[in-house]
Amino acid sequence: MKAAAAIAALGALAQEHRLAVFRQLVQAGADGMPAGAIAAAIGIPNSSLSFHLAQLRHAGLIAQERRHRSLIYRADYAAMNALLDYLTENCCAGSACRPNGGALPEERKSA
Amino acid sequence: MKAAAAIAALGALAQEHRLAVFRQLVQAGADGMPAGAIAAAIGIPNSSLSFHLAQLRHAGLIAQERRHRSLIYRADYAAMNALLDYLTENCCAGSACRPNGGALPEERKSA
DNA sequence: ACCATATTTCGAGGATAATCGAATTGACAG
DNA sequence: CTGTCAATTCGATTATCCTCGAAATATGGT
Repeated sequence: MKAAAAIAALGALAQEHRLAVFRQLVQAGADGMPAGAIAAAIGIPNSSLSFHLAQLRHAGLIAQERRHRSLIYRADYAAMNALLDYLTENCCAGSACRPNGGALPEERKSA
Repeated sequence: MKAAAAIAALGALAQEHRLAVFRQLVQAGADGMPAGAIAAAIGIPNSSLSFHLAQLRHAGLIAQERRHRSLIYRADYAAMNALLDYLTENCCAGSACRPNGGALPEERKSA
């Protein structure tokens, strides 16, 4: 994952409604949810939701699929995982940020 | 970690210069760096850096300490860790977001 | 073709963020 | 107390984000 993609993903998640949307989609799992159901679940107007869905989609965090009359949205777990990896590797490289995670506390990466 | 704190941290990191500053501070380790050295390292004016340092500090991601005439900045690893935990727990609850991380793929937390 | 439903795009508003030079504060030496 | 260096705050400017009603688009049923 490149820095620009990480910044886009972080920026997409750094918003109350978008974080709520993403969490909702993660909870919904592989089946995803239609836009209307998301709007109802988190309680914002359709037009506002549509704006946020576009942001999340542009950041690569969610995927869209048409199903009959509805557009189904789904969380992209791989993208989220890539972001977490980026944060542990690039932000916590070689330090004790994660006890057990991507960065090794005792053995530095290479430099 | 509460949602509001996570949003603040995500927002703080979702900016090219601030991400660069934070990475610089993580690399610097426990000794930290004075503001001037950070500005020189990432190549932005002092006044702009000061703005970004305030944002990072307000988000709880870095700490400040005076040392003689300089202000030393240090990355707060615990805060970063809390953010990562929040993302794995609340964003990927019960799903396969992380192969091995905070969320258990087969065994749900409790609910 | 027509109507109903689902969602997006448009447009205008107010709010917040980023930038950077200039002026200010804080700390120390002489 | 004066000078100097480090860093911040101020002020003005520009850009971007968020919101949401109204209008437009897409899909499917009758």
